[in-house]
Amino acid sequence: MKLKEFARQLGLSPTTVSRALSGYPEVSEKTRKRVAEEAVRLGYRPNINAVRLVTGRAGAIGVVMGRSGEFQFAEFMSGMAERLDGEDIDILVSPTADRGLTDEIPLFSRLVTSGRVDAVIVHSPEPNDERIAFLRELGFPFLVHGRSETHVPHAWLDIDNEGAIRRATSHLIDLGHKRIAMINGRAGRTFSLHRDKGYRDALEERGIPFDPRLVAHGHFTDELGFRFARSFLEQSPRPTAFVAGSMMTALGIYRAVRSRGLVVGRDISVIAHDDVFPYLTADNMVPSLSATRSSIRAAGARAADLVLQLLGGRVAEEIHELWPVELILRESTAPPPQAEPRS
Amino acid sequence: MKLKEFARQLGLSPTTVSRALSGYPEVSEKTRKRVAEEAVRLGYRPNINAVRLVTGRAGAIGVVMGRSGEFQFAEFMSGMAERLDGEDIDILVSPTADRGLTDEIPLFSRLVTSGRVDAVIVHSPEPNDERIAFLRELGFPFLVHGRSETHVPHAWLDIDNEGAIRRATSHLIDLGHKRIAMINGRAGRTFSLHRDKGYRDALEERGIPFDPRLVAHGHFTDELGFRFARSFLEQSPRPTAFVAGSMMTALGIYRAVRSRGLVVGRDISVIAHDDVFPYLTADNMVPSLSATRSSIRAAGARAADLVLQLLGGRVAEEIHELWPVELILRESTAPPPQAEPRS
DNA sequence: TTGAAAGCGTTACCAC
DNA sequence: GTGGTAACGCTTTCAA
Repeated sequence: MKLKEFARQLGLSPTTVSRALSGYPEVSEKTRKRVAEEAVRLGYRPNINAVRLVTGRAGAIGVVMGRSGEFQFAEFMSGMAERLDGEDIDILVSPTADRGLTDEIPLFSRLVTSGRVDAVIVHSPEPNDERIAFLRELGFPFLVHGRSETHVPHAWLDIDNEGAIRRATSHLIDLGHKRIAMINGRAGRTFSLHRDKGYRDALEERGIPFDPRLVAHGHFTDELGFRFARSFLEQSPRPTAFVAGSMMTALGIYRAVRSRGLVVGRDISVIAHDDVFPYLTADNMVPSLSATRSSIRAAGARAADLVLQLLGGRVAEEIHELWPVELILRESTAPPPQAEPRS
Repeated sequence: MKLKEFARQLGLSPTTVSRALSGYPEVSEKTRKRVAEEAVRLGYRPNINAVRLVTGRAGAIGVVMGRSGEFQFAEFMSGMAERLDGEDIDILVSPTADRGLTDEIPLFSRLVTSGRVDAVIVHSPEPNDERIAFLRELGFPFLVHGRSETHVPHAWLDIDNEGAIRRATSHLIDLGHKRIAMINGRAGRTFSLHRDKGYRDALEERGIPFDPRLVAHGHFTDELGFRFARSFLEQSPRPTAFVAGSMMTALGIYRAVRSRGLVVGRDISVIAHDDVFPYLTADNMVPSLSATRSSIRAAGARAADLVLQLLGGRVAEEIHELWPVELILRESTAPPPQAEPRS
């Protein structure tokens, strides 16, 4: 049913009906109520594309989904969905074959200039991220999930990766570990760099020399966790502790440790970053996994919230949110064999 | 830049430009080429919302994302994105608080009647699924990922869950197992029912009595895998093999087995269904996990493809695709202790 | 408080 | 092969 037809049935003008439905103040309470009820009864709903054309609003927030199918993505989006429930704003996922960040530029370009979305979210930026410069140039609203080092002003939301990994590493040092390996995320991304820094700073603080042979970068998969851990464990002396970038990485490390006849939480300590997934919980691992923890679902919900604020007129440069990360100690971290805790 | 302005710069009418860009045959090759080049050079792109209004097409496929944040979801969507890359069709994720299937009806209603999407995908149906009846009633294009038992004609794509689990169970029986536990998916969903049937049929075929105390249903989480497995292992006699609904479930089972001092692939056999995730591979588990396997990413890509066909005019009732499932035997399945293989 | 009418930026139908 | 013009369904001035 169209507005015209609906209005005629109510004996009102399209104008009044439109105003009533959009909550304009000048419509009498009585009229508004009647219009609202009849809309439900007769099943009238404005054609979204007509509304969009005339208002210029798209009613959607865009995200670019790469081929890599990162498992954190769904959880973040689910958080967004939670916040957006009832807002009449959708999430538009732009397909891509995902070759690299530069290849995302045309995608954002298409998303933006075709008027499909009101704002976009940029994930996993690099320190000098082209996408940020591009979107800012266009004057298009966007929120960065993560951080860059660009001077281009922009809104961002991030967790304190550096602090989290610094604390995790310090804790291992407190326990007496000296050879601590780190299996980090994809090279070049700011969050990986921040974690690298947290790791190195913690070592330096305690006078433990940094050994590049104990650091690896890559996607968050159990496969890489396993392979890197295996190769680290072949070193002599071998590391006595691991810092892992993700739960999946930790799974791989657990397996690698066991496959060498060693025991996690006794021979080898493991601490990982946990984004909190409903289907994979650190507490249930055997031994339970010590972790730095921050809910990526909550981040998604907050991201949606901030985008809404951005669209409401809040200026981008004042939206900078850095979330602290919890450190949760469980059974997977312990003093190294034949060593006493230092402090 | 608007069409009108762009056309003027080219010295052409908006009509011709529009036709040239949309690939209509009556435009001269020379004109078309020039228009295409200039569009890129001057950065003209049609306003998608105006196009949508006038054509009635939305340029998007809708999916409803629940709060549960199932980990398979991202991989399926990533497959869709892969197929949709370059098609100028987006994926629209409709936020929901996800209380149950019935609650999805208003969401689909909103999606459909507001003209946001051209088609929708319905996930994890029940045998008598309201959503299917509703969408068919509306005459709206949709594809079901999974199966129902409704007589309402509709397009669907599913994997052979029943056959997969029948073969998996039969294999365990071939190895000599008699007490085989099954940790299945959410109760009430057709795929779970099909798996139940495959399991029961395999037992019945070999004259092994069905024991309801060996079957559990629930979300695919490591938590439930662990808890159910623990409780099954407390039975006496305890099961010697497990059939698991997902990789996450299998992780939980592995832990439960180990926590009892037992060894997977020796004391206890495990076989799971693997949707194939880049970040968690059955082959890397220790011991490597025997699995029924079917790529959910491929299903997503094919689903997008079928929706495109649907939109191209192919009738829904002739789109019925049932995919076979591979059975891949690895180290986690072996004869039970103190028993010889039967065949 | 309500209504008439002018757009919003395209596409598609008719002419030419 | 190209161009004028009427839709598409709504919101939003401007008038009453």
